[in-house]
Amino acid sequence: MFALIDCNNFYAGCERVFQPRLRDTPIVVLSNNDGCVIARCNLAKKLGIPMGAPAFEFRALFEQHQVQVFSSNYALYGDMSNRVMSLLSEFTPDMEVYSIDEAFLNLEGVVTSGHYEAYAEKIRQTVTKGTGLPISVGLAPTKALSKVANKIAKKYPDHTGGKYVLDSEEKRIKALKWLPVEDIWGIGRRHAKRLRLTGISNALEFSRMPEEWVRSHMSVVGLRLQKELKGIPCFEMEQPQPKQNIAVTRSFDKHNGDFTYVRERITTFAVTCGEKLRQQQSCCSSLMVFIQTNRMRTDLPQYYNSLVMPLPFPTNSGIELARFATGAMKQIFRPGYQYKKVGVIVMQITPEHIRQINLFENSDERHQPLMQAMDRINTLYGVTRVKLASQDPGRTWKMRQEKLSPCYTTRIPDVIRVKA
DNA sequence: TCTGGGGTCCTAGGACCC
DNA sequence: TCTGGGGTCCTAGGACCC
Repeated sequence: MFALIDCNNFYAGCERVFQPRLRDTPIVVLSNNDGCVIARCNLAKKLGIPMGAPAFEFRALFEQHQVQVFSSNYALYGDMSNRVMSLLSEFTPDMEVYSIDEAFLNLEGVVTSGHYEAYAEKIRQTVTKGTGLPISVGLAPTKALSKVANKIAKKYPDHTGGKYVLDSEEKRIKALKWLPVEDIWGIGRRHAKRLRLTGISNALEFSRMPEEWVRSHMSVVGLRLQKELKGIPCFEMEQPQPKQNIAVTRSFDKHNGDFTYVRERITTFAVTCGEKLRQQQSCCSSLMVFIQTNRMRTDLPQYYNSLVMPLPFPTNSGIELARFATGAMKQIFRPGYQYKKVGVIVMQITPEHIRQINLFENSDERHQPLMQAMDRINTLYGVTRVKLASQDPGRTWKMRQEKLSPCYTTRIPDVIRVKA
């Protein structure tokens, strides 16, 4: 038996924990630069605010219904996520953190049948009491079915009490019949549309399609999913692996055509890639830089370009990455365009301790202790205290975050004071 | 004025090898 | 007229997830 635990409207939930007076107020959380809606509480969903809604287009609606708007506060969400995962890890030795707000628990050998319902309830109460966040719990014999069970628990909280155990053939059939094809985990827009055209409208019908059709149109990925929905486990519990690609990309607050400005951004993103590489004890052997104008502004001249640069040696030094990245950027930068978004992606990632040495040119050994020292200092102070001179010396860069909530759990001055 | 950021896996086809 | 058989590696594109 697998359990899928999912926090309800996670980002909105995190904001609400520390402002309980907003319990009956619609809440939305915006993306970086306060651009789009990326999270909504149930009340906000009911108002018809779609996922990804551009904030400026919905400003009037927000005001009309007194929607509370928040800039995203990843320090808060990340810390709350750690707390949830830490509580969940007590319930099984085999847990998979699937995303910031979701985890699979393998309950094999942990709970005997007949006690599932009670165990699910205990999980739910523990997390809610420990964090203040509402969660939904779904139990089923495969991961894909536990996703379905979780959906039912979330959709009918009054009826299910936020938990659902899918443990019989009868329940499986009923649940799959209920689930529209586009809501199946692993079936996206394209496949859903195609399935609809083929006359398939729910998960039960999908699960009964000929395997040859699924195989030829949806590859082995679709086939595995189909089996999972039939109750045959194909997805295993997974343990965290080092990332194969690491990307740091941002949109600018305002578009900008200045070479120096763009170069500074690329430098800083390359340095951040280096930090992320060192965190997982990896080096990279190639990197890609891209620059892009504002695609939404079709009235302005458009330009996109990217360049993959193979590195002469594997490295995770911020200095070296910045040098190569700015070198790549210089080749694709064209004056006369207003750039809106740039990014650095590092690829061909290998473990730090296995370095292929180049005959002629190698990573500067002195960078290793230097980067270690920089990481230590920046971790200690929780912000970037030490950086390269080529990074934002005048601190010109800032993200638009007009509605940022306090870092209640990670910053001492932001901790809530409770009156005696 | 203002439209996010970060990942994974699979397949087909081309280029190459013997 | 007729042109083998069996591989690997890489990349772009498509599909999906949160």
